[in-house]
Parts: sequence; C-alpha cells; structure tokens
Amino acid sequence: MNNKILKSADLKQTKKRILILSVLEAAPTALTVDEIAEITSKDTKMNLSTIYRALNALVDKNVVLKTLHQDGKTYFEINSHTHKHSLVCTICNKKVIIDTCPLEVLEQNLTNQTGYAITGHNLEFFGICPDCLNHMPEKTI
Amino acid sequence: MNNKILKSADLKQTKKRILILSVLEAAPTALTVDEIAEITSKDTKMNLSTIYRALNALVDKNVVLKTLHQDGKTYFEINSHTHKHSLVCTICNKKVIIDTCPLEVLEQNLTNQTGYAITGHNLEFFGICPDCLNHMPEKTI
DNA sequence: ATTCGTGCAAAGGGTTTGCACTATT
DNA sequence: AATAGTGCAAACCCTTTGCACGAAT
Repeated sequence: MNNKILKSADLKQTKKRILILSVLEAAPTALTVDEIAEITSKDTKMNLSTIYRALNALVDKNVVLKTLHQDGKTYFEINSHTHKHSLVCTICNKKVIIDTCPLEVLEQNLTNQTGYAITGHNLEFFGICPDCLNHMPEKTI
Repeated sequence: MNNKILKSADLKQTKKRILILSVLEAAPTALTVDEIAEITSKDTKMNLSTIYRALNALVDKNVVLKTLHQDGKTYFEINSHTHKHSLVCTICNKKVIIDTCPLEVLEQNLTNQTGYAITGHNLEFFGICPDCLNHMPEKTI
C-alpha cells in the first residue's frame, strides 16, 4: 500500500521510504524527524538527511503534512485530509489529540472579509497536563 | 510610559530597551528580531543579541509574547491581553490581522475533557492574498 | 559600588545541501 | 544505462551564551 503511495507520487519505492511511510501511518500523532529516526532505527539505520529528504519529497507531493511547532521542531504526519489539532503540555510535552476542528466556518468568513484564498491553518493549544499539575509545588501555580 | 513597563518588570531602563518597546507598541502586528533591528537601526545601532536578550527578558516578565511561526522565525509582540491571530499569504507573506478569537469557548471544553490547564494557544491561517491570486498564472491555481 | 545590560565572537540546535556512491527503474 | 536515492560532512539559519566591558541604580 505504501508502494502505491510512492508510485502515485512519482517517487522510487525504496525500503527506507516505505519504512518511513509505515511509521507515519502507524503513528497516532505527528512525529519529529528524531522520533522517526528512533523508531526506524530498530529496523534499519538511516541518515537523518535521508529522512529529511524523504519527508520533504512527500510533503512536496502533498502526501505528508509538515508543521513547525512551538518547541522549534518540525512535525510530520500523513495527510489524512481529516484534519486534527493537538494540546501540548508545556512542562512534559505530553500531547492530546483534538479531533474537532472548529475553524472551517471561520475560514469562510475570513475569505469573505479579506479576499484571501485560505489554504490552511495551524493551531496548537498549550497547557499543563494533569500529571504535571499534580507534581507542581503550590506556589508556582 | 515604557519606563513604567520596564520599572514594574524589574528591568533597568536603558535607551535600547525603551526603543525596542516603543517599536513593539507602534507595530500593527508581531515582529521578528530582524524587523525590529531594521526599524531601530534608524535610531541606534544595536547588536542582535541585545535585541534577543531584551525581548526574552520581557517575555519572561510576560510583557511581550513570543511565537514561532511557520516561516521558522520567532515573532514578538506586546502582550495586550487582547488576543489576536493572523492570516499570512504563503506567497508574498502579506499579513492580515484577525481580531476575533473563537477559541476561548473551545478551551473550556478541552479543559473539561482532558484535565489540562490550558495556558494559551497559537493559531495561524495560511492562504493566498488577492494580489498574489491576480498575478498567478491560471494553471497553478 | 553593585548590579545588570551590551557587544563581540563563538557555539548551539535543527535543517539543508554538495558530492561521490549506490540502488531502483 | 539512465535516473533518482543515500551517506557523509559541511554549510546554513536563527537563536543563545560566555566573557570582558560599559551603563544604570
């Protein structure tokens, strides 16, 4: 199946790209290059530039989505076209997926008001997760 | 007035910090360090690290907000506490400010669902502005 | 006088790129 | 055989940091 994705994206089907795609497909959330490297390393060693290049090729083909998060790292995920956002703990980085996106309506309004053809958006929530709240000294809350 | 901000933030009132603050206050939108350097250079030369350090000190005091955008640059703006988002043209980077934030309601729901204490969010819209739409060859639309 | 801000140059982290080599088609 | 992918090391961009000097309290 990943073969099909690569074929229709006009990319050669290499073991490494197939592996990267399968990792992204199995992931419940967007991953960084380091995370992908960590996961794939159990299977094959590959250079970070290989991962970057494979991902960027897939991004160009619109198979994968690329988003820069507030932690300074770029996250990659399969473009499922069913669009989700996340809520990240600013202390431990634990992440929860939000599966409703309330922004489509707003986008239509924005188009009407600004004339922009809106092609996407990026939304991240920040907060402190229940665990970190519990382990936090009183005075810092 | 900027003196007051600095004083109440427990920061020494230097010409450079006062200048940086006045630039941020005059700006209609969040600025990068380069933009701030460009503007302030008409007045005083200052090292980029000075700007970074001044801004980060103000961020620590919650006077200034810091956000990493999808272009890989960090944007700074006065924390007006009246919270806004932007719509950025992916071609020419022209930016429109959106002054309604529809997310506070959503945040409350998220808190109930996840137990996270939500401390903020980051939202950027992307699109193509009317000018760029006009100058665009048909086939690329 | 003390404390903190600043300039400079160097380092840092994440990402990209040039080149020679290897694999896929 | 031709084309595209990969590893390696170096370069890149933006941001941060150490240190010596200078300015604000």
